[in-house]
Amino acid sequence: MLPEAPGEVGAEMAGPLPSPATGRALLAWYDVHRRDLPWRAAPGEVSDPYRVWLSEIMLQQTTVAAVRSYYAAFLDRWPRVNDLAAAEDGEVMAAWAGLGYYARARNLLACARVVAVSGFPATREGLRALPGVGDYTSAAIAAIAFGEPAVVVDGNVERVVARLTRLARPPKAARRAVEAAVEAMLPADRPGDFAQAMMDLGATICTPKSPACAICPLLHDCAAARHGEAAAYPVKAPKKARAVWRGAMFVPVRPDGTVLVRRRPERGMLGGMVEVFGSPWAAEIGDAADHAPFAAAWTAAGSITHTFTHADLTVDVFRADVAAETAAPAGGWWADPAAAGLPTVMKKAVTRALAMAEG
DNA sequence: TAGACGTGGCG
DNA sequence: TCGCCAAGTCT
Repeated sequence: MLPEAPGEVGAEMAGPLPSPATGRALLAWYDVHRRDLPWRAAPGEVSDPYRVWLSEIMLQQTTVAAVRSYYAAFLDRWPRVNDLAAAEDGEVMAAWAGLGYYARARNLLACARVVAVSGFPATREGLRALPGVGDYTSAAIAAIAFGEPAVVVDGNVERVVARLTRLARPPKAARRAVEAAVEAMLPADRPGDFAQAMMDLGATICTPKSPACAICPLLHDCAAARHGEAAAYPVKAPKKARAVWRGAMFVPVRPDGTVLVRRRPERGMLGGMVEVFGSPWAAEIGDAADHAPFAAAWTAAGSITHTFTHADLTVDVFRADVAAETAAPAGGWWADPAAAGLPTVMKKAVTRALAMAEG
C-alpha cells in the first residue's frame, strides 16, 4: 500500500497538524505538573523495563487508582521479572484477582517466563511479539524504558489529538491521522516523557467530560478549544442498537443450599466460566421447560435482566427444591453458589432463585 | 474485524 | 440509578 499523502491525513482534521512547538509546550508543562506515580522513574533516572512493563499491563483499561495497590503487591512479592517467572500460575492468578481482564494475568506470566530467559527486547518491534503486548504497550515501553521515539497512542492521546485537530471521525477509525498528528509534535529527544505527558494531560486536564481548557498548556494550539467545543470531541462512533435476548435458567437447590452448575465452553461469551443450566440466549427460546436439566417441580422465581456490550438479556428463572441424594446430570456438579466463581449474570439468577421462599 | 473480555468509580 | 468510562489485546 502506498503511504498516505499529508493532505489525505490532514483532510480528516478541521484544524492544522500540531507542530513541534506544541510538543515542547507540553513537555514544559509536564516538567512542572507531572503526576508522581510509583512506577515512574524520578526525573533524570533510568526506567526499569520490568516496572514499566508491569504497570503498563495493569493499566490496560484500568484506572490508576485501581492499579496502585496491585502494583505495590506484585513488586513487593516479585521484585524482579525472574521472581515473577518462577512463581506458580495459581498464586499469580490469585494476586491478580479483582483487577479484571484475567487474560492479562495469564499473558503476564507467559511473558515473564520468556523475558526471564532472554531479557526484555529493547525495541518496539521486539516488544510487540511478547504475549499481552500490543500496539500501545509496545510503543509505551519502547519510549519510556528505552527512549525509542515511538508513536504512543492510547485513549488519552486519541482524545487530546481529536481536540487539538478537531478530528472529523472517531479516532479509532482515523488511526493514521492520529499517528501523524502525534508524530508531528513528538520531541525526538524525550519520547518517554512526551508519551507520559500526553497521558497526564488527558487524565488531568483534557478529560473526557468537562475538560479544564482554561488551565490547559495547549489551549492556544487547540482547534476545538478555539471554537469552544472541546467537549464535542472526540467524535463518537454511532452506538449500535443492542440485540434483545431471552433465556431460561433452572436452579435446583439441595437442602444444604448447594445448586447445580456446569462449565461453559472455553470459547465465546463468558468462555470457561461457571453457569447454571438453562436455554441458549436468543430472540426466542420457545417453551422454557424444554431446557430444564431434569424433570422436577419447577417453580417460576421471576426474571432477571443483564446488559452485555451488544445485547440486553432477560432471563426467566426457575427453582426446584430437590433431595440431597439427587444426582447431577452429565457435565454438572453441585456447588456452593457463594464459592462457585459465578459471573455476574449467573449470580443474579441464583440470587433470584434463592430469594424465593422455600416450599 | 467487530466483539469479547472485568471491575470500580463517577456524574 | 445507570450508562459511560479507564494507559488495550486477542481472535
